[in-house]
Amino acid sequence: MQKTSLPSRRSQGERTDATRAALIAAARVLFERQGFAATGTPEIVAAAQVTRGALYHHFADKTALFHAVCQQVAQEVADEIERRTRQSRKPLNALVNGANAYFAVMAEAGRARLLLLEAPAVLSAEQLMALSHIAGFGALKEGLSDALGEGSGDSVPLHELSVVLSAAFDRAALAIARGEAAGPYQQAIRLLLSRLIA
Amino acid sequence: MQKTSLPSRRSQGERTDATRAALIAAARVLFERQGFAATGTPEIVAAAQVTRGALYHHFADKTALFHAVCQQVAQEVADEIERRTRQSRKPLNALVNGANAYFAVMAEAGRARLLLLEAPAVLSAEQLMALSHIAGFGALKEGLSDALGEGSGDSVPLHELSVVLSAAFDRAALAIARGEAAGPYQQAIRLLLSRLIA
DNA sequence: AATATTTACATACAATATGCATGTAAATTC
DNA sequence: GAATTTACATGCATATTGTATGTAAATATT
Repeated sequence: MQKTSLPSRRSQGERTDATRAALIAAARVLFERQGFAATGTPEIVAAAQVTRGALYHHFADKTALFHAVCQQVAQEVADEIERRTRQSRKPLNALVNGANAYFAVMAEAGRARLLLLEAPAVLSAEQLMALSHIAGFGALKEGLSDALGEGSGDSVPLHELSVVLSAAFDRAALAIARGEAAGPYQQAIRLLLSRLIA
Repeated sequence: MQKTSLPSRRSQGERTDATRAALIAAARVLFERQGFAATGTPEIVAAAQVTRGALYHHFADKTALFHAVCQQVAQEVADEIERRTRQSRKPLNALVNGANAYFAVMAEAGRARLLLLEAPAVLSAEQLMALSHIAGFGALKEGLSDALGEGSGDSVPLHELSVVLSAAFDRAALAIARGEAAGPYQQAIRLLLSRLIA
């Protein structure tokens, strides 16, 4: 309710949010299309209609911006998977459906490239682990635990099995995102999971 | 047997081989240690005791040199695996032993980083496929085919299954190379393979 | 054998990109 | 209302990539 100055109306918080959002949105498109290395900060700020000064004010460096983009995309992926896979009674089905949802969601735009090709090379191992934890790794681990039954106890290295399986999912997602037929990969994953659980 | 000039003795072929080898050797160490992006061509040529002119005479660009390095490393990996896994009667054992050999071989120096983290981001999909074909993908596919029996026929998407499994191997190899305990991953892979084949 | 041509570089240069340092106006705080 | 912090804008110093140009040695040609 302040009637002070006309030229400026927005609070600092609003400005910050707007600029950061513009930068992340612009960078996302470019990173998805061209990759991290091939996208320069001048190009990003031009697309975001901001200056490089703003970029380096809000982000420590180019990789920090990249990280922010990855977090946003990973969150989207997680949300869409969650929405697509609410039901599913039997644990095997839950896993298979989750995998297929993952494939579908990752196939859009440059998500696969961003999260599965670029991010591992650009980000640290910790940052990557945090990302995959956002985007469904936790769910996979739980699903596996349910499916294998607590009976397996310690005889099964649950964590490592989850890691290794999520890598398998990732490669399938990447192949599908690149245009290969989804069917055979879905079959392969289903086979792998069903044999593992049976 | 020519007695012509003293200052120059080496043939062009010898010169070429020597410089290329020096460049690849120097670049390899640096790429393994620091990654592709963090290694500049000035640093490489300094280590190789050559000039940038020589580099750009023999390689189209920095990524071409990187590709050459990857091919060399992939070949080494393949050779070492082959040496470590000559016997092995039963198909399941062949697969498991192959996987363990792969883990051991990839754990050295920066091989995992180079081939599993950097290469996918830097090289094209085709180049990558060729690399993994060098470094054991073919063997995996054959091993799987043997183990599953020809009986499975077309009901099993052999190629896709191999792709997806090799991704699982890769992630395990990466984790082990990073210092995680090998045991649980070996267990996980063994479990996955044994259930799949049984 | 003398000459023409290609090869294997060395050097210099042009184009960019990154991150930081400095400056400023608006928003907050005191 | 003054002091201070915030959110930028601008310019700069440095480094890197790929290319263009020049040259001496090796090889091919006649």
